[in-house]
Amino acid sequence: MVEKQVKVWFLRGLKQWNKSSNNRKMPWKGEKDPYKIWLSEIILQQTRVEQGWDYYLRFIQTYPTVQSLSQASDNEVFKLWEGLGYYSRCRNLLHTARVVANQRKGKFPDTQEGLLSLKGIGNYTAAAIGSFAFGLPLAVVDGNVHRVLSRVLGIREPVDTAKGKKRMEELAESLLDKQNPAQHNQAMMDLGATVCLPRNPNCTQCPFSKKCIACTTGTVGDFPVKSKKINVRHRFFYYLMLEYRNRLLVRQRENGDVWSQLHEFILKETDEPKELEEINRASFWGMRYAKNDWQIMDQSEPIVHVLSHQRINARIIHVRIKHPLQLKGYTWMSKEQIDQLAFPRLITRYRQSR
DNA sequence: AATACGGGGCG
DNA sequence: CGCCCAGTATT
Repeated sequence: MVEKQVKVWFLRGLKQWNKSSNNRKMPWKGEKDPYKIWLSEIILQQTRVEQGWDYYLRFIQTYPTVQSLSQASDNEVFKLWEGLGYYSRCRNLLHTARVVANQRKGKFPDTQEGLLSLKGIGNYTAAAIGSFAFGLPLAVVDGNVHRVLSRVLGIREPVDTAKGKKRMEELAESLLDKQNPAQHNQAMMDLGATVCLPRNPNCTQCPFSKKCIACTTGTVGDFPVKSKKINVRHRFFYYLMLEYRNRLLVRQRENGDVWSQLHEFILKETDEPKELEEINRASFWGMRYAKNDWQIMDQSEPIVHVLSHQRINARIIHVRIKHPLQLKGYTWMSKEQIDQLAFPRLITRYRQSR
């Protein structure tokens, strides 16, 4: 995909930079244990290094081996993942840990094909584990690599299409230093993360500043090209923290929507905003309670919770009742039980503020 | 091929 | 406010 000469100066520049100027340090850098590499890679999918850092440390401290993780309960692991987002990663993490521990004697596959067969491992993660743990000649292609390659080589093809991604993978592979895939991949990502930044890149410190198409033409801001714009859905969530004798009614969310498998209180979703006065009434929640049996303990301000594809406008009210009820799908739980479970940030924030 | 999936940081 | 982040699975 790239000319021989290009590969020569590219690898020379990358190695030189990596040796002399790359001082990036991370807990998992240089790690060889496939389990720890896998764990770090899953945590870091679409997640900034600083955000995942402490989660990684807590996970390896709590679960030092894939066996220990495989034996943990779902709730315990989700609680440790709480706040990190993209919770299907957590579900897949558990699934794969159990597959590796129970069906593969604790050994991760050491081939690209084998790695890709595991839930939660795609092209990027397979290349990362393959190269870092097993020295396989696989080139990682993540957001950093998109940036570095599109800018240096002046690739105008959008990187967020199937074709564009394929192109990036071919380019990355053709530039891979097969003598040392692990070091090469790490250097590519480090360069993207510390020099070839999304905004205001430090081109003066870049080994490719004289060769980079984007840099030499003053167009670094134009790369990488992306074609899609995301549509944001607006939703209105009203939560009822129903309390009876120090217990709250809680349920676990199903798959197929945001926050799958996390827990929450009684939820009423509406198409439009509702007045506080309306949600204060038991009838809004489909319940019949007399005034003196429906004690409003607290009401949150409107909470705007912004996700990539959704803007959730929420409000939480806390009501104490004197006569209990049963609600299908919900369970009465003590506050101690609730503290063991993972909730959306929107809810944990509210509870911590009270 | 397009879309859903979190949460936080930054200009 | 919009973009981006060590992407993947599903439709």
